[in-house]
Amino acid sequence: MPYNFFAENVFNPEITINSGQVFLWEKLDHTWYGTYGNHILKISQLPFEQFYSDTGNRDNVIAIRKYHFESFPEMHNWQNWVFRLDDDIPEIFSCLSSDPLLAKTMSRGYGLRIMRQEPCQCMVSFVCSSNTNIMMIRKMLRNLSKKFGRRLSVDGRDFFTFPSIKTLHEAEISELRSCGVGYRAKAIKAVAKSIVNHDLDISSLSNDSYYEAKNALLRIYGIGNKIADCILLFSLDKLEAFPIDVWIARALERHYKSVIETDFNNITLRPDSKLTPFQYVRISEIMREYFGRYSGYAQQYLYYYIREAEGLKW
DNA sequence: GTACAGGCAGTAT
DNA sequence: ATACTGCCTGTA
Repeated sequence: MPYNFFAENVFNPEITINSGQVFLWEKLDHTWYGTYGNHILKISQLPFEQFYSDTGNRDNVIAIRKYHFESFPEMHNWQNWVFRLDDDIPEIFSCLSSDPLLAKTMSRGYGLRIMRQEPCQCMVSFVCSSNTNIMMIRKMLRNLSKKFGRRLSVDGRDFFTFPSIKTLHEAEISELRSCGVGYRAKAIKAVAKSIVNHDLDISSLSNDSYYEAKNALLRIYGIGNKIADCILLFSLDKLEAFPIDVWIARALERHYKSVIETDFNNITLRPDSKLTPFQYVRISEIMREYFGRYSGYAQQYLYYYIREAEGLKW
C-alpha cells in the first residue's frame, strides 16, 4: 500500500496528520489506526452532514465531516491530548505570520498539527530515524511492534502495541537487529537502558526547561542534536524546539540565508545542506530566536512546504 | 555493480 | 571546530 498520507486532513480542515512526525499511523477503509505506546487509536469518518448556512440561503450548503474517536484500551478524550487541541492555532498563526513564507504556507496548510507522541515510543522512533528514510523507519517500527509488542485485535484485524521499554531493554541485540534496525539496535538498547536504570527520568523531562531536557537526552548514546530536538518537540511539549534535518536545512538555505549569514553570526552554509554539530546548535539558536516560542510549528510548516516544493517520494 | 536515504559517534588534524 | 569515515538495509 503506497505511503501517501502526508498532511492528509483528518478533521477537515482543522487537523492534519503529518507523516513526517508520526510513523505508526495508517489508513484502512476510510479509518485511521495509530499506535500510542500501549494503546491503539482509531479515527473513523462519519458520513458528511449537510447544513444550510444561517442565512437560510438554500444555495449556501455547508458539508461537515464528523469523526468518531476510539482507543484500545479506552483512553478518555485522547484526541484532545494527541492532537494538542488546546494549542491556540490562531495565536500561533499570528505569532508566525510576520514571516512572509510562513504566512503563505500556514494559510495553505492551515490545520497542520504537531501530534503529541508517547515519549518512549517517540525516543525509539527517532533513534531509528538516523540515516534512513521514512519508509524504512516505518518498517523498523512495525517489525519491532510485531516482535515485541502486544497483539490487539481491533475490527477483526491484528494490531500490535509499541514494545515496552522493559521488553526492549531485555531484548538481545541480535533480536533487535532481526527487525531490520541494523546498527541502530545498540542505540535502542541504550535508550531503554537509560530509562530502566533511571539515568533518564522521562516523566520529569516535560517539566524541565528546553536546555535541561535536551542535555539529558544528549547524554544517551545514539541521540544527537536533531533527534533530541524531535523528541523534545513531539513528545515533551517543547514547542520552542526547532529540529533541523536535511530538508529543513535546504529550506533555510533557500529562504533564510539572510537571517543566518550575517556578519554578526559569522556562519556560512555549505552547499550540500549538511551542518556540523557546532553549526547545528548555532543555526538552531538563530532560528529559534527568529521564530520565537512556537518555532516547532514553524519547523513543521517549513518541512511541509519544502517537501512539497522540492518534489518528494514517500 | 553503485548511490542514496529525515544522523551519529569516533578519530585525526 | 571541522573534515572524514563507517554504519544496517532496502530501493532506484
